Amino acid sequence: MKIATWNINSLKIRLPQVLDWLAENQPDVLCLQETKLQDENFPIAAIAAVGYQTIYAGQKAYNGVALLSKQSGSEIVTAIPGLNDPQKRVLAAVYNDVRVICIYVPNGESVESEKYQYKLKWLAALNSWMQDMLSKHQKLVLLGDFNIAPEECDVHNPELWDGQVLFSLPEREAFREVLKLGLLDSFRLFEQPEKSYTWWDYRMMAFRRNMGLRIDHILLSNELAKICTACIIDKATRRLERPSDHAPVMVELKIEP
DNA sequence: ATGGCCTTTATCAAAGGA
Repeated sequence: MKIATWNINSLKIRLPQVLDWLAENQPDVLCLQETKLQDENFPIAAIAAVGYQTIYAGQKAYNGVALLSKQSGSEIVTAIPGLNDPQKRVLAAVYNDVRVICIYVPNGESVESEKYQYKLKWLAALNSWMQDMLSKHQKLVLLGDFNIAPEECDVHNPELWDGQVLFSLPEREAFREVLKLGLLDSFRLFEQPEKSYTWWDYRMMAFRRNMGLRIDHILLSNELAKICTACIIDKATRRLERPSDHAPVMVELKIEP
């Protein structure tokens, strides 16, 4: 079973790339963030034509998440319980007995910003929710755009990013608190190339210079970590015409889909 | 190095992203 995440920064622009990527990689579930589409505009038919079902939670212009899958999902959840958040940043469903939770964590703008406080509050609510979810699901995947680079090795220039949003200590601590609930960073279960990132700024020729951050993650419950055979970042998408600024991340689990 | 890009919208300027 293959499960992937990709912040596509507008599904309208990136739909052909998503269709190609599905055909090429054949994930069982692909989680998308920043679809930036209202539900009535979701391209269900084009995605169905390549063999995928869809669940989506969108809004106009901003945010928006979706789950594309070969089999249909059940037990759909579209918000963090108890967090009164009008922004569409969460979508969860169960596939093949695996609880899949797709998230788009708020960016936070800057550590002085009100949006940063919203980010921390959002992460605290996520933590409570995950505590509850982990008590109910042995097989659980929490994945998406976390907008947090957890460790120094996840940042091209830790001195430059020190204290900045995406790498500030409070948000990294919030990330660690989620791991402490009983989740593992699938990417670090395996030997990986040095300077592996999932996001590169559109400016400054950041991709060509590999000035990136690893902010998109796939976290696995212990039971799934034990049967995880690979976690890869597909950098190739960042070289396409009009790329998303994020690359997809995918895990392979030893479960028959 | 401190800004350069990309996407969206009650568009041709501003906001948001990261």
